[in-house]
Amino acid sequence: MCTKIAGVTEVESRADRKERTRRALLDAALELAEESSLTGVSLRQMAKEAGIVPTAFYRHFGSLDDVGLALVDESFVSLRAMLREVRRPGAADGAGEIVDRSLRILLDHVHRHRAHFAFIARERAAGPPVVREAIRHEIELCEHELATDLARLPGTQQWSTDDLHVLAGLLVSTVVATAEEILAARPEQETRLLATARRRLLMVFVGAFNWRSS
Amino acid sequence: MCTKIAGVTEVESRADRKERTRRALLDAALELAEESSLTGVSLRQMAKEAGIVPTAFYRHFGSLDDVGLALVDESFVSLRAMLREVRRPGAADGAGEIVDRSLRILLDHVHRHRAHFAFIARERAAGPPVVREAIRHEIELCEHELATDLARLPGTQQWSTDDLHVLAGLLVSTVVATAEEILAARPEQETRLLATARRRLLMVFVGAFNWRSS
DNA sequence: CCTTTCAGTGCACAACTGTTCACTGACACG
DNA sequence: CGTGTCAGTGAACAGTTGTGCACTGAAAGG
Repeated sequence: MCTKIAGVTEVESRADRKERTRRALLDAALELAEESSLTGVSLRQMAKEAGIVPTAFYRHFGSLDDVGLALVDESFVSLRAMLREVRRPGAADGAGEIVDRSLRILLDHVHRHRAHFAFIARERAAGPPVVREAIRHEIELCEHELATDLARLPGTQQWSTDDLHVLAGLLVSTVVATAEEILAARPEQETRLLATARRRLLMVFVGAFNWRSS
Repeated sequence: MCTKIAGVTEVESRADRKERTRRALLDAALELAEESSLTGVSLRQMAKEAGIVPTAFYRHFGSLDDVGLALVDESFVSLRAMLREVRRPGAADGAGEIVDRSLRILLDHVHRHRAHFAFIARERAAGPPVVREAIRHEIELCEHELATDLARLPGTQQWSTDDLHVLAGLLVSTVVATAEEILAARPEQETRLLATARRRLLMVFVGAFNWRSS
């Protein structure tokens, strides 16, 4: 395992090399799926794009579905990182500040991981059934996480768990819709879009604040 | 154009016959696209399913995109019919009654036109770019229609048009999410799902009622 | 009645698909 | 140094793909 060499660079170990072409395959899938969907990507296209012969694909994945699941995994890793960032500062400011900050973080992440976001947005609806199911499950998990998070917010102490889930679901579907809009929008429409999204979320919060009082 | 004959049945005119295989092609596309997406459907599969030889496809459509656009058209015809039904009784009852009635109509239509709903839900995200764009445009139209409709509701008289669009967008994205959930749900989950959807919409309306008062 | 139209046919083609199989050769370990 | 592992190769396979072309035959029009 002679990894180091006299010079500046390190010699690539066998495992490193393998990991690199695995990444190349994933990146190829991500890029090729951009038009249409994963189901529209052929093994051979992926292999060519990654710079290997078609049959070498099987050294890394058993099937196209496996590629899809791997992409779902890594997409949600970065998505969870985003959620953690949103949740960070414990103390609540005003609702407006929370919404603003969250939207800023969302926008940033969508830009930085555009390919991943586009991937889950697409494959959630189309895409191999296994992949669809995996994504549905992950989103449900996020929703659940958000619900337990909302329970810690001031003012929701005596809410039923059902109501917490209703609000969580509402927020998730709104954010998903917003993310999709950001993906579809041209840059110059972005500010306008965010302003609308901001008010949408605020309206939801107004609804939540006044819940059970009517 | 000798359409009638002595017996009970009418002789199928040339145009009728053409229309019938056109329908067969559209139905085939609708069914075959169910797994994965329209992009995953081949011209040959469609032709075989419709009972014609592959090359005869070109007598009806210039390309697969044309099929997609035709399906978008007829999907939104039935969707608009649904919206008209929701809107019918001018006088407003309570918000609860409006939501209940609307959800009942939605559920009914999703069941009766399941294939069409599934189609737009899928192709909205995946599907040929032209089709995606067409769907996006149609949904935007619905949103706009809903906004002008909301303007006539009591209590929104002095709302800005922007705010009307915010509420309309919120309602559309919620309903779209609900429709997708209905499509994905097993029948026994349906009642539970509708109860959640009901509260989601009510929460939005509570937010709308209390808008601009805080 | 004869003629035109045109939905549907059948064949051909080159390109592409997933998967098998035996292989090569550079790396890592003993 | 010798040896085994294994990422990547290359040829071959049986299917399927979109599309061009010359055709048939029944319905429609004059």
